[in-house]
Amino acid sequence: MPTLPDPVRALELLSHSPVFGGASPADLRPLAARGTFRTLRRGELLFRAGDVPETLFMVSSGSVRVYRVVRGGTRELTLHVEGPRQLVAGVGVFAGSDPAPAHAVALQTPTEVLCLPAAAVREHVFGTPALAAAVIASLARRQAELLARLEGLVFSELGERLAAYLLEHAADGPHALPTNSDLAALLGTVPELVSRKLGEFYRLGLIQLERRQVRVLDRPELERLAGRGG
Amino acid sequence: MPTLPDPVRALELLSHSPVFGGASPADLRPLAARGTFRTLRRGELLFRAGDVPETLFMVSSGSVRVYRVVRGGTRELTLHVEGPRQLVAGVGVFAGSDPAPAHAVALQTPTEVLCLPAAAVREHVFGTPALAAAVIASLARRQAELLARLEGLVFSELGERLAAYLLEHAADGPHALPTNSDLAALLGTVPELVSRKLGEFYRLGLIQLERRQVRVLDRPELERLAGRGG
DNA sequence: CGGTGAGTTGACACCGGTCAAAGACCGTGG
DNA sequence: CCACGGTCTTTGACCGGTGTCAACTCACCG
Repeated sequence: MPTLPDPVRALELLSHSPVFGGASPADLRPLAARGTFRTLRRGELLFRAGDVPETLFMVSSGSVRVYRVVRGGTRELTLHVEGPRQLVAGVGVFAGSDPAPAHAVALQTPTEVLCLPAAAVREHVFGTPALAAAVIASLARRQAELLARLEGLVFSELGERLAAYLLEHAADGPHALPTNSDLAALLGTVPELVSRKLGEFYRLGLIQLERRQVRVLDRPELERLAGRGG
Repeated sequence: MPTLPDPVRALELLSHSPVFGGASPADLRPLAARGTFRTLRRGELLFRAGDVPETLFMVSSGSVRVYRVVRGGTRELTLHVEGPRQLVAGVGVFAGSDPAPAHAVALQTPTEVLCLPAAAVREHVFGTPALAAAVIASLARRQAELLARLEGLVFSELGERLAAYLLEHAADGPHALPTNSDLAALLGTVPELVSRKLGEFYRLGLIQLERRQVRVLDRPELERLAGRGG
């Protein structure tokens, strides 16, 4: 149970978030007043693809994975994983009444999210220039990320994508790998291939692997593989 | 040469566009006053990837292809083709000062675009709730399209993508195919494979091909191929 | 009539996906 | 403490789609 009332915590969260941080507390207060917190356990769904998005979420603690299910349910593609102070469902809420294009699920127990009613958010964001600017910039940036993602998935090979992942997440210090299934969903492939590639990198002496803890050994070579490969 | 002064034509164009059409003329007039028109010939570049986006474009006549060059310049991926009343460079302008992620080139002679200074657009859009709402909705929708595109490129086979293209562009009446290179850039593959697949569809009696004019013969079968293909 | 560019076609290599089997790991409950 | 079951991981064999290279045809044009 929170020690402070929701609106106070909501304001605190919003005003320290990258999207809304630039706005003044006065602008954020009415929005925070409409917010409620919700706690999820690992695996609990926040929303499903096809739902009409009626809530904007901001992660308070834990993390949320946003993903699509494709190929008749046989494959998943993780779009992004959001940590504290990040928005979830931003697109859906602002795209109008289109159904949400993705599922969202909590990755940790507990994961706490701030829920903001979509209608209130829209009304308030559109009417406040600073908020409108922040939201637009955030959407635009997200779109650029998505584009880079698309390019990687379509035009680079699995080895390049895995090398890029390792550099991003295990560059300094050891890193606990997610399951091969989760990695596969992130990299757009299947668990078997993740296993093979990891083994290959290990045999080449590029990484150290010990009980799902990975450490980069040969960073220049990994960068060569990730970067100008092909 | 236009018979009307630019601001008048600009207002006319803006107020009939899907993005800004919902706004009142009073809201649009200051924006239109800052607009200038520019005429391009086929193949002329509107901007390049890496440029800092200082202008928002709206196509007035003709069409503009937005694309990325990948794999060290050996491959192109067409992101979208925009016709009259559609925005180009929307993301770049609103994403902040990040460099543009794509190239844009005119597809026809002549192609006329309305050029709006980015700073003026931002200031005006953020300060006008109706415009902010429209822009956000437009960005969000574009992002959803991009997502669908990503999914198709990653998880469906060339045959499915080509069938989908044919259904979209040649469903009613004949359609002049672009060159195989252009089609390849659109479908995320190479000209040779486009040629093969088109030949295959022709031999199967799904389409009629005559001097680059294509006509759909067996629509149900194409829909089957494009849709729930395994 | 030669030249250029686009389109077509064949041979081939390789990556990635699938299926199946076996091994490693981790919890629970006896 | 050990046995058990489930999940995850690893590995092998195999197949099909896609990309590449090269040769050839065709249309168009000077």
